[in-house]
Amino acid sequence: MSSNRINTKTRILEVTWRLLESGNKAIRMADIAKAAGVSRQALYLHFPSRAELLVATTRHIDTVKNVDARLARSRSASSGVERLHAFVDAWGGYIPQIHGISVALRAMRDTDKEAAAAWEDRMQAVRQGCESAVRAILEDGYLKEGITEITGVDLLWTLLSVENWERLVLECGWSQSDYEQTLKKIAEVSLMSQR
Amino acid sequence: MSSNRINTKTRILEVTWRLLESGNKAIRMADIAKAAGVSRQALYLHFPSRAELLVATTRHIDTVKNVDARLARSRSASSGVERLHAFVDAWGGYIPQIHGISVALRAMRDTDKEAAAAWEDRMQAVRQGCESAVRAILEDGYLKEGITEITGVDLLWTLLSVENWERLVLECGWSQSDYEQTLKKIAEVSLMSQR
DNA sequence: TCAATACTTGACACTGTGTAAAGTTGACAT
DNA sequence: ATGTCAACTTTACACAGTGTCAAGTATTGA
Repeated sequence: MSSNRINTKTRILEVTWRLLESGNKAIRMADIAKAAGVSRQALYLHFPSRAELLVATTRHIDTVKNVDARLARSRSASSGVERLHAFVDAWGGYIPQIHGISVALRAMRDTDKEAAAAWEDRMQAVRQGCESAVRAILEDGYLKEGITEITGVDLLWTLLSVENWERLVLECGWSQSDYEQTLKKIAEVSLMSQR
Repeated sequence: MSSNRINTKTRILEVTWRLLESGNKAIRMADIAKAAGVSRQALYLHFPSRAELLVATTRHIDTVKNVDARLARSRSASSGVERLHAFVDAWGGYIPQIHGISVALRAMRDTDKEAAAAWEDRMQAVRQGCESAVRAILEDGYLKEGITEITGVDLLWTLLSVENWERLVLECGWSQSDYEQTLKKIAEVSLMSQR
């Protein structure tokens, strides 16, 4: 029956997710297999390589957590500031959930094209959100002098990087709400002219 | 003669530096050996492991480029803003020079304790510089309300991360001076109360 | 001429990824 | 009941890269 196969595949994805989120960096194929209760070789029956398993896990998380809906919601805000805030909330709040897989994916970037492309794709989606927020600010006429639409997007995109979240929350010990609040403020004072 | 040994050792360090700075991520021990004109095994006569070779390379670059002097200079500035600007110039201007080795070191962090410690050490030095700048601003009475000395340091330290430099300069294509100017401004509006 | 230094050469252990081939098990169709 | 197919398991092995080991060589200086 094919539902068996589907179950195993999903189980592998869930287990991969769990292991990556556990904080242990060096997760091997053998670890995933063991945790999923299958042989190491069985992983290769479902996923052609470690990189593609990670990419599939990313997609799986996105489906379960419904990123698209999260990010789309921020686009419904009317004013520029609101849109900015909504986007920081949406993306900033999503980072903790995908942090484990993001570490693994970034670590493979150098050696694997698939992984690099998957991460790039992801980052471009975030950039889109940044673009939409900056454009809204521009249309409101509040974009700071000396900042173009593009440099504004570059800046916001950089501020909202996973790496910055890691620094502040994991390394400096900030709470998630401190992170979100402060980033909103910095984004504001960096991008918007103060009335 | 021991100068032969020193020459070879230095040559290995220089070559490692050069290769890492070349942009190619996956530099192997064999590549370094070949480029230095020695056997792969000879590397292990001078450095116990790949990680320690990288760490030694970092120290070598620091000596040649004289980081300490660079960073120390920023401490001589009198006012808080000047100190902030001087530090952004000093560290921000140093990043491009150590970018290659920083990539290699960060990539080894997950698997190697030595590499992790070396990078950590490096980052703590940068943090010291941030601390000194933030404290000067605080003493001038210009630290923004809602920002403590510690959160200010966390923030500046995060803004000045190598990762943010990579994003803006390498990925977004900013010039080095755009980077420095913009970061100074963002640091200012984020940390200092506007008169 | 002896010994030490700074190497080279070649072989090999180890880890982790990925491939290959043959065997096992259970469900379902005839 | 029998056969067949899908979803596995088991075993073995190729390959890359790091790191170890032992034996050999070439230069130098006492």
